[in-house]
Amino acid sequence: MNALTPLPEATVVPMAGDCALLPDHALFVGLCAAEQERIAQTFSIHRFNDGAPILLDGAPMVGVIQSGALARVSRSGIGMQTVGLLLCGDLVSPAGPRTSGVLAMALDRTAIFGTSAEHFRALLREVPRLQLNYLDLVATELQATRGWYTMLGRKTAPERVASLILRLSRQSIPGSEGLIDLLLTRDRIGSLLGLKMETVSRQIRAFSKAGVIEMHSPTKIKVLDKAALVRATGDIWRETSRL
Amino acid sequence: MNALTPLPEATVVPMAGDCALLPDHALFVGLCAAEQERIAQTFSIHRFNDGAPILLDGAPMVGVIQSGALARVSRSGIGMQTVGLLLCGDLVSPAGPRTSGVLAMALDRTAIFGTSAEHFRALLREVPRLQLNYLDLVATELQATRGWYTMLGRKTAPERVASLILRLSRQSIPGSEGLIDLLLTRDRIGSLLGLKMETVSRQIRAFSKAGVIEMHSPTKIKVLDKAALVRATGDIWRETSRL
DNA sequence: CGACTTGTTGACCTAGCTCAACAATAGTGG
DNA sequence: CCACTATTGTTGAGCTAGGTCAACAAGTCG
Repeated sequence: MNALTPLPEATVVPMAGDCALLPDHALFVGLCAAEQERIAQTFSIHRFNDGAPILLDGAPMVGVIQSGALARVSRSGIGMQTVGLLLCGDLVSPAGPRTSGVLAMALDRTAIFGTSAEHFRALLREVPRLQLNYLDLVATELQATRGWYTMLGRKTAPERVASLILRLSRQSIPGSEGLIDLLLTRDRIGSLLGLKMETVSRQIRAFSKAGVIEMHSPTKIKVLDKAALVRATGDIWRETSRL
Repeated sequence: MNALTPLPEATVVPMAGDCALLPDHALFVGLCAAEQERIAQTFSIHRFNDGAPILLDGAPMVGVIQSGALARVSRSGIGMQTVGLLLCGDLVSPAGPRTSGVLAMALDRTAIFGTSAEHFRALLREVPRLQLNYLDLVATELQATRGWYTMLGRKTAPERVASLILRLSRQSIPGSEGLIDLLLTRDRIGSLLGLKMETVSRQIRAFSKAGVIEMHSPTKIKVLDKAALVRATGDIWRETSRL
């Protein structure tokens, strides 16, 4: 699931103590006890601080986000572009053979249940069922990514911002009722959505003035009128009839 | 590889008669004779006419394009959007579990070496090596798609059109030296690139006037100055320094 | 030949970028 | 604690790429 993918409702059970070896995630469905055991031996929870690159001894990793959030950033020259956002329950994958400078970075204190890409490859060979699950996830992600970016290329600024807020609203700050953390500066939101910082700021303020959201601090907001936000994404009436 | 993916140099050997069972494609590398045999039993060449949906008895198919080209179109309501382009050597995959109204359509007389998605699934279970290859391809495609759309969201109209022409220039009409077929109407190119028909027309004409391309008919063009086109894609100096 | 699809061109308008000033916030060292 | 600086966010005033509307040309197919 890439940036803002609207589909996947996160379904992570927080490692229920002694009863389950693995979190409840699509990656692990349908595995027998022995297979689960094998995976549990290799996988473990890794924690990253805000801003830390998601690497295990300098190598990429594969896993499932348990808490926190990641940004996929791409370095080209001096500049840095945010090209994707991964939230709780999303699969972290090393983005294919050609990593091409794209790197995952923690946006918060983040816990990932996973292992190194290398070990994961070995696991895939050993556990065919895991391979099928992984393939499904990657294929689904491909589909979602395609869909998302196809829309993104055609969305207006307010539509993009609404989509992002909606995606983030799945993940509210624990405790504080409905309050969500944007996690990113205006500049990085812009980089993610293909907009300029100023435009992002204007759109967020516009939603605030319209009473759709409430701003507590620049990065902490609360959604007041979810229906309005959904409408603002423009996902429904995109019937611009093209041949 | 999705729409316009710039990377993948097609490497398809045209089923060299009796010596090779399978075409030379990344999907089939590293397979033993028995495995190749097994796959060759299931896979076969299917031909589609211009405009035909890529289906086998109404079901989606998986395969490798041998000649011709496909468009990925998405029906929403009445309208039809072109959301991707697959050329010779590209993998045709059923786009994940949720096909969500996206369908492949032949743009030309097109030959695909493949089988139904269902049979392919069975094959994957039988031939682990095929599964690994397929996983690699899907992961690579995911990566390429992500990269492509990330850029697309930020590219200007001339940059988008230049990218498309460059992608298509890999596939020149056999015989006619360097002449390429756009395969799509202006409207559909617009739909693919997120531009309006008029804008596409203007950009193509601009390239023509600048002497970068030569127009023989609206859909048949020849690239005169490839370097200029490459420059026009803006891929190189995209150092807009963002944090 | 006439009807229909596809492409071209011009005139205009608007969303979002650019530039620029300024406000709010968070550190930091005295 | 306060000044001092750096980062991040806000707001306004133009400017421009590309969308919109509209007329027309060029193929194309019966």
